[in-house]
Amino acid sequence: MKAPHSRHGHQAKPATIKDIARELGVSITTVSRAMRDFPDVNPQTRQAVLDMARQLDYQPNQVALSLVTSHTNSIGVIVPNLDYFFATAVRGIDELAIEAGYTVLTCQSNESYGREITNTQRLMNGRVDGLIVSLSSETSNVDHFRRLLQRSVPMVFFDRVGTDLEATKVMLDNYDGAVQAVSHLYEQGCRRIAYLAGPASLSISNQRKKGYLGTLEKYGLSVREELIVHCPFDQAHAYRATLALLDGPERPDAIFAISDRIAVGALLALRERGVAVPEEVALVGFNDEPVAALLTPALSSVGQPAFEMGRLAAQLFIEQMNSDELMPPKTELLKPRLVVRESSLKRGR
Amino acid sequence: MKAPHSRHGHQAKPATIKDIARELGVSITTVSRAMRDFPDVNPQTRQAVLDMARQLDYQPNQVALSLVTSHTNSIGVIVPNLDYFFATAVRGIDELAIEAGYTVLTCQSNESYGREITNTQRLMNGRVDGLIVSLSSETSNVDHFRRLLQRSVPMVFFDRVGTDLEATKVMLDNYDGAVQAVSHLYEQGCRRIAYLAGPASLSISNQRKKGYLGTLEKYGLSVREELIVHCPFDQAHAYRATLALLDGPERPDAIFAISDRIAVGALLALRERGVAVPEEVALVGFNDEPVAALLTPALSSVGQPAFEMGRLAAQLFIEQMNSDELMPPKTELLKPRLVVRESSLKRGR
DNA sequence: TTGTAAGCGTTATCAT
DNA sequence: ATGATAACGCTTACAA
Repeated sequence: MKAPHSRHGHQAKPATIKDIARELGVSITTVSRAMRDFPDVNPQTRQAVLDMARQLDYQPNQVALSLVTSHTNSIGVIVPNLDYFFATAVRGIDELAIEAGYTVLTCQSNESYGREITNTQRLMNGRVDGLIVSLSSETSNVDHFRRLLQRSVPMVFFDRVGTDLEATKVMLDNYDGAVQAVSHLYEQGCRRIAYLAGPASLSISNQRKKGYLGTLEKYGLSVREELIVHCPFDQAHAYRATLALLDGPERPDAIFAISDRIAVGALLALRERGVAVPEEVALVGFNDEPVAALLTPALSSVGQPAFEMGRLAAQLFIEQMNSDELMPPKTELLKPRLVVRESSLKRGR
Repeated sequence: MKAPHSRHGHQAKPATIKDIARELGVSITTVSRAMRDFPDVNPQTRQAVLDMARQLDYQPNQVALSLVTSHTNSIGVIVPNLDYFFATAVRGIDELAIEAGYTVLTCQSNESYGREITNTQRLMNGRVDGLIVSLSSETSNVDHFRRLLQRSVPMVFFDRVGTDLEATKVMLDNYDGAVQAVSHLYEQGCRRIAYLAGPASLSISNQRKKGYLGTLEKYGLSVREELIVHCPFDQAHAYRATLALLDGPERPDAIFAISDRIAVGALLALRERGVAVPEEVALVGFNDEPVAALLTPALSSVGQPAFEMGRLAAQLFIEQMNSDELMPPKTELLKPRLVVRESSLKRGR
């Protein structure tokens, strides 16, 4: 955590407008103006400046520029990790941001609250104009973001958003995603549907849980607490949780998993116990990652438009940047779409 | 590509040392010293400064600091994409860099030469202290990096490195990886081994090709040009290329794929044609991504230590930063390890 | 059309 | 123990 002490001592200094000015015997102002295509510079002067700039391999110093203008034309992105979903979302952010002239600087919090704070601070200490963020699974206190919001720093949260944060958000209709998954399982004849949830602190986990519970209720199925299992976002935990579920008193006939990775853990456990999928236990994941289609049986999964989500987040960010008045926070809800594959198809195969 | 014009006009200015100084009636120098725990400041003054800093929610302006010190304590990372391999490598870079006090700023070139250049410029203009880079598949001209190298900007290349670049590199022993894969296929009785290669411009593709050719020669197998297919790094192309291979005059009895994603494309084509894997055609991929173990049949794959590669790249970078003399470029070669699974096991199953 | 000077927030050098 | 001042590289009034 401590800053490096030694300096790298042999870096030839890059050319500055000062060098160009000295070389040409003009003032730095003239150089500055020529470089930026100001109308009132002598064409010959401009050309001379441009030539000299090329000759000296001049690159404008963005740091100095930022100090003057107090903005950087770059967006800080903080994501919990770079799995398929987030990598895709970041590509979406990238695409829009780059064409709008912004540079996207991505950091991973690595699902750590502490690292999320460090990233936030370092990014905001002058490097970026604002932040696009998806919360780490450890994060429950969002004061570090709230402070920035109070300063009107442009921010957009996506996917894993803070519920009690007055900010612009882009998220999936997680409730609906769960409804689609659980309704489908019900229609396939499943009556003891388990929910393999994520960490209880996460908004997405709870929203999906509500959708799960709502659907059970709709169909008059009783809620069995033993069938709702919270586990960390990794395959090994999901594997163990599923084994416990299978060995428990209340063996489910279907599992709705909060992510495909969790579903994979479950699938491995089901194979291990020799449980037929989907005949004995049907399985639905979430995210519709490419791996879903490659599993045997191919995994049904609730797809979410990760790329689109990133694009939209970037778009809202840029709108905030470009607006001269403070924009009221708004929440955009994207629609999930269940992709049915073999792992949940008991009928009509 | 043009810079945004409008400004975000309602951002309350963050406090500066000037504000603290004014508030306390001391000089900015004193504040600066107090903040940095200088020995010769009156403890009471220091305390007053610290208190005021907290009260004003003071955050040091990293931009101003950078302008003075001309370094930023940050590393720019440019990767072609954020697939499993690169995401893992970036985590490795992150881990080491963060504990050394650096911030890691990641950009994707999206396999585009132009975007790689833009990223390089923007990152360097933002004055990151140096770059850790893996080349885009489009990149054949590396002058943009050579210029930086000439200025002694600290740089480390990893995985996809420029062959004719005098720089520090971390790479896999790709030759050996191919040797392991092809030898294994030979030992399984395969004699018509195809190589599904990547873009011909990529060093890794060619190094693996050499390993492939070397192994054929070692076992006295003749080289059939029709069995060497270059295709872009995506599943769809691999799928089509494999179909062509299967329908061709020289149907292979094994396929060595340059990546797991390519192998997946091949596997899909093999399924499509009803070709038994591994009985009729054995298959080996590269990278040993998690998906490999989940396929049916499970995919044999040459594993590479992505995380370790990232860590090592960061370590070499930091060594460069900390050294006062110019360090001669060196190349670190990491060892691959073939993981044998069902897709290539014809015997002793 | 061009130049001078102030200022962005900080550190470093030299005084006091 | 504290302060004035220059400097980092650039932009932007304001002058000329």
